[in-house]
Amino acid sequence: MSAEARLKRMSDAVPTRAALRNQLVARMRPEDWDLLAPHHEDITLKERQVVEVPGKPITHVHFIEVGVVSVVAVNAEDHRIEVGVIGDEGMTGVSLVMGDARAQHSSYMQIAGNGYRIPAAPFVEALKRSPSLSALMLKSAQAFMIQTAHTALANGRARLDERLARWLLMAHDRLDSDVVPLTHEFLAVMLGVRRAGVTVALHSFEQRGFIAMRRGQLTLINRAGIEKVAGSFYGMPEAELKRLMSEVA
Amino acid sequence: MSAEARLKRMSDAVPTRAALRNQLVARMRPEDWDLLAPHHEDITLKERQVVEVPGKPITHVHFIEVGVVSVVAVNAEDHRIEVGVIGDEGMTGVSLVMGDARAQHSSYMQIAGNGYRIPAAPFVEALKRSPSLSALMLKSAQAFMIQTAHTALANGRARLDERLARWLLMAHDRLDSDVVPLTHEFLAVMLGVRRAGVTVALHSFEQRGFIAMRRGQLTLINRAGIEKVAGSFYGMPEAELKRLMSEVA
DNA sequence: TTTCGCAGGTACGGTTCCGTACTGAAAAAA
DNA sequence: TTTTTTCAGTACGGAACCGTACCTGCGAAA
Repeated sequence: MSAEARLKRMSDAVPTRAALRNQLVARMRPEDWDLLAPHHEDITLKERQVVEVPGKPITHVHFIEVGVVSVVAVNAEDHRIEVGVIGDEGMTGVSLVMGDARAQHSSYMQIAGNGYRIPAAPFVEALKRSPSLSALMLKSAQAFMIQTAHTALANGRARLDERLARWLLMAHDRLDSDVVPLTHEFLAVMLGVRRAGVTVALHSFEQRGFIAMRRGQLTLINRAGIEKVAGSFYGMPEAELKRLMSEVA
Repeated sequence: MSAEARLKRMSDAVPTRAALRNQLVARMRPEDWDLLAPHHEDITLKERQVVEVPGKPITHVHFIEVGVVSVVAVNAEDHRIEVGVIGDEGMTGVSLVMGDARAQHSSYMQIAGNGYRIPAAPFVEALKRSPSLSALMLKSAQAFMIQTAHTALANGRARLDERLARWLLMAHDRLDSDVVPLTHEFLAVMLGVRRAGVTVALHSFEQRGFIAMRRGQLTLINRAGIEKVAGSFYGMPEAELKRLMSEVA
């Protein structure tokens, strides 16, 4: 979809469901979208923009069109690690679907983009009114749970380069270009490793012709190469998401 | 609760809800339990007994009274790691609550115990019929998600001894004694580390007087000591579970 | 009582990754 | 343009943990 077409969409007061890129909304029944659309608000999501703060009430759910949200678990001693990413396949505020009004994790835009948001109250109200909407949201939540489980698996058993490859692939899936506008520092924070470790791993990717690097951004050149590095640490959650979403139709 | 009292419960055809140790059932509205009780079946759960197989349909949900279920994520290359444990605070088959009929992970009894199970069909039917039951099950699922997220955090950032301490505490929470009947080998499998690494770490715990070891089992002697080792890697999911369950009442 | 399998204690070289830190270069601010 | 900040490249000793392996001894089976 062209940038012009997306811009046009954004300016509509109530966008046509079918014109939206977000896969959750695209899979929604028209009547379910009608419950949400009146409350929707288009938003630009800047990098590092905070979406949810742990322990605080969730004010809105965000449907992402372009961009990547990092969901980061934090504990009492401020140890933190990314437990999942969200892009055009999902939404933020999964806790609301589970009947929890508070955010568990720290969520923020890792890669800038855009989307739309719905205030928590009408979203919860719509869930109550529509079983089919609930069912869809639950499947989305299930997909995110699976992603988190595989993050735990990768964190426990994969090497730095494998985890980095996995992350790049998940980000690439959620972007409309091959450019990942991130510093090594932020990649390191998400993976919970040293910045220098990321630099070395990326260097190896570059030497093998998988990526090109510039200050503050990297470009995927050979996705298949990255996939080979990630091995089986990438793919399962993505396949499961596909399965779950196809069950809805 | 005495062993005699538990034995009596087990022999009832339809147990009194209030007499059950499982916290989910205990928090259930009487009328919700009435939906499930006719289908319930008391079961003894032997160690290593398989409860769910990844990719296969979920046949029953299991409410645990005593014992510990290991939920283990597996990927295509057979890398595996435990992503959560379930005991008397929860149930197996969370995927069913999310509208997914298939098990994602490998689940089996890590520490033998007992409980009761409900076939998938009547369980799903009861969920459909009772919003209050759904709400409770969703909160339980949310609690498990939180646990998985913190497992991801621990896997990524904690040392072996910290993760081991965390695991022992989580198991202890779910047992009615201080004895953890497990070999180092199984602890190693769950944590995704070497057996020898577990042995060394446990040895250090023993020397500090935190545990006593025998062949195939260990006994917690100084829980506070173990808690100190685990630090902030233990506690958040447990506190959140408490909060979520208190919201139901 | 003897046998034998499995749990666990221990060791060692090797790999991965950390903590720390210094430097040059690119981009942003002045 | 000049200054300042941020990002990336690199290095080095060290800690954590791995893969592998060997051996002892407990405890269950014969």
